[in-house]
Amino acid sequence: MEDPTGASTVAREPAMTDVARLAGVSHQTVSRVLNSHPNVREQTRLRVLAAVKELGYRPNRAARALVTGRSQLIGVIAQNSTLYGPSSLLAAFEISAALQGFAVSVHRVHELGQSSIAAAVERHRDERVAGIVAIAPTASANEALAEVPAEVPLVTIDGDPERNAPMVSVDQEEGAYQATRHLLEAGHETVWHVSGPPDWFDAAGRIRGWRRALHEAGAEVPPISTGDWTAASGYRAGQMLARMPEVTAVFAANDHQALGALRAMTERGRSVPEEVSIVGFDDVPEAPYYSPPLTTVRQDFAAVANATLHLLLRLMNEGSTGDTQLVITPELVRRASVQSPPGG
Amino acid sequence: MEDPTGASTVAREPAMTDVARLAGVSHQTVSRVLNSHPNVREQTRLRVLAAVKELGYRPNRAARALVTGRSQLIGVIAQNSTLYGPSSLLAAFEISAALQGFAVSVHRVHELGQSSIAAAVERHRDERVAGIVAIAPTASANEALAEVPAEVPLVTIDGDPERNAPMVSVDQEEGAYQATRHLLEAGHETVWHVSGPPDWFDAAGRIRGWRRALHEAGAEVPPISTGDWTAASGYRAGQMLARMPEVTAVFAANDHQALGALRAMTERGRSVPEEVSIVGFDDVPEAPYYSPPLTTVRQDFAAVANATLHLLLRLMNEGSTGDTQLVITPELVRRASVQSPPGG
DNA sequence: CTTCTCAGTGTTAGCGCTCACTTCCGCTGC
DNA sequence: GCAGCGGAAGTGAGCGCTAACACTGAGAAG
Repeated sequence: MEDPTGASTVAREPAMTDVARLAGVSHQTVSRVLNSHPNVREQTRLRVLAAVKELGYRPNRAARALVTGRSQLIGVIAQNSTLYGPSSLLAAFEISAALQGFAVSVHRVHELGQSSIAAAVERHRDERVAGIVAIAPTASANEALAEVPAEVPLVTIDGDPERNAPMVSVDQEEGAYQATRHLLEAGHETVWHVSGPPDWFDAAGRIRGWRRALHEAGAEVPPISTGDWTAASGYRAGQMLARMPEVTAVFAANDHQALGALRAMTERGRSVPEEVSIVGFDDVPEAPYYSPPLTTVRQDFAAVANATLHLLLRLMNEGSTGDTQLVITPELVRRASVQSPPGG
Repeated sequence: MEDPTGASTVAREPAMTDVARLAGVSHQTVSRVLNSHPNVREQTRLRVLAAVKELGYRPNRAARALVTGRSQLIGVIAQNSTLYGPSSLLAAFEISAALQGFAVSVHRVHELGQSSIAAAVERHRDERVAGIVAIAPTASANEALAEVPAEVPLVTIDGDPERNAPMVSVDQEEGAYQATRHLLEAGHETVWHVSGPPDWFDAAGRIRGWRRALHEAGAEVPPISTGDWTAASGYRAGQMLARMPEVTAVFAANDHQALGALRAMTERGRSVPEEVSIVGFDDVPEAPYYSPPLTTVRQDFAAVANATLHLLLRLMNEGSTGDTQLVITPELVRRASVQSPPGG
């Protein structure tokens, strides 16, 4: 087929100079318009924008990144899991970032070990991301994160509260405190805990909150059953707890563990909530439909994501010092899995 | 502080010319080494690699993308949800892509409408991604996807089987068929269905499979209860089904709906599996811990992700024609939620 | 001994942008 | 009247890389 325009037959994407030619200005003026610089006459601005539209021009990000040395890319490091918390957080963050015009590149790590985190950081730096967000709330990740050079803007979510680095966290301790208080106030003598993996900071925080509530109430602090966030681990813990008649209240460190514990209780004929009360953490969408509907603690992931993004942007722009630790408070959601103890 | 090297005080990232100088070659030779071109002497190659290592050199992707016109970025369009299927798929795809050296940029859309999908495609094209993957398994998304210019490599996951476009799907029909057969073989006269949203292709496929199994067995085809994938909708459907004594077997289009239905049955005193059998779809990690443990259908997301990536790569490299529809077969997982009907 | 070949390497020209600088011009102020 | 100013543009260089081409020298072919 002939080229009706008689021009070059190569279909090249329009570049800034093409826009400039069509608008009758220099490429520099086009650049000024697209970057909203001042000192462009309104009439000129409109002419340029019309030309942009007519040609279907898209600025070439690679060229811009090359000359400015900055990309509009944020790297996220997340664990390869479908754990409710991390994956909700990730989705929320992607939305926040898109709203601010940032693309998000995610690297999944299989385990949150030092070497894999370090490798993920390296890959992100190879991509020349403008900043990195680590959803890697474990002690093992912490070491690798601490070694990231200071010139890389990095925000950690739910990391080590002791580490004085830019971080956004949910107040796990407060959430666990509320959950435990709730059980104690229902009349239980004490509350047993099925914790998350010990090297997760949120698991540790939830243990602290649980313990604080027990201490405050002068209640005995029973031994902890340690889980790994899965329903399977909650089930195993539940099988133990179900055998002990003195167990009337259980606080599980997340909803899936609570579900497993629930299942174990049911299997051993200990009815929930009549004989045993259970509280979870997360408020997964299915929690209202467990048997019984689960009382739990809800975290506001969108708020965490937003706070993270804005902290990261500040870091990227100012290399900032100042207030770099933000805490979001969770909220207790009451359903049917808590009751007064039998004869309580 | 003085600069002990006496060189420039500006800490610039090393560029290819720096590596070249240190290795005593031209920058072009460095480029050849890094891109594994032939015709480089082994000795030279090693010298260059040593220099790369010594300087901690990272190739500048922006510069490379600028000159080649190709990025190493794949754009993914996904729904803003924590639905098990889509989010597992996404995670699996990110891993596959990383293994092949591709970064993944995700755009979440709030709803899978035509305009939002089109907007997401535009944003990805602005980013100049090398290809796009759409996890957008609804009819509404379909229209927008069909309008994407042919020069953009695009692979759809679980899209419209009728549309002759590059696509990877799970054989939903087969999975549903197996689930329904399983219930019929247990002795149930017929199987009721709680479907997914009608505009999802996987929901439609599962309906087809269910119907085919019933037809084959000469069973009556009862009316469908329509859900929206949530446990809440399964619960609502379950409340209806629980009132009907003739209902002894339910096939829910996903595990969360099955959970909701389970809950409704339990609440109305219809025990599962003694009075009513239930099968789900997805095999979420919690499914073994529902009460009772749920019989369901498992999809191999990693296989889907891999197939998608390789199809996309072929499209990107060859602009390929040929076989562009791939189907992955799911598998029935038997647990405790299915039994013979009372008196069956 | 010349010519050709070809592996191995260097040279040069951009890719499409932004930055720093320059130019132009109309307006103010003395 | 003219220097001075500042808004509104344009010009040229160069970011770091790859593609195309040019060059070199050693061995093969004549």
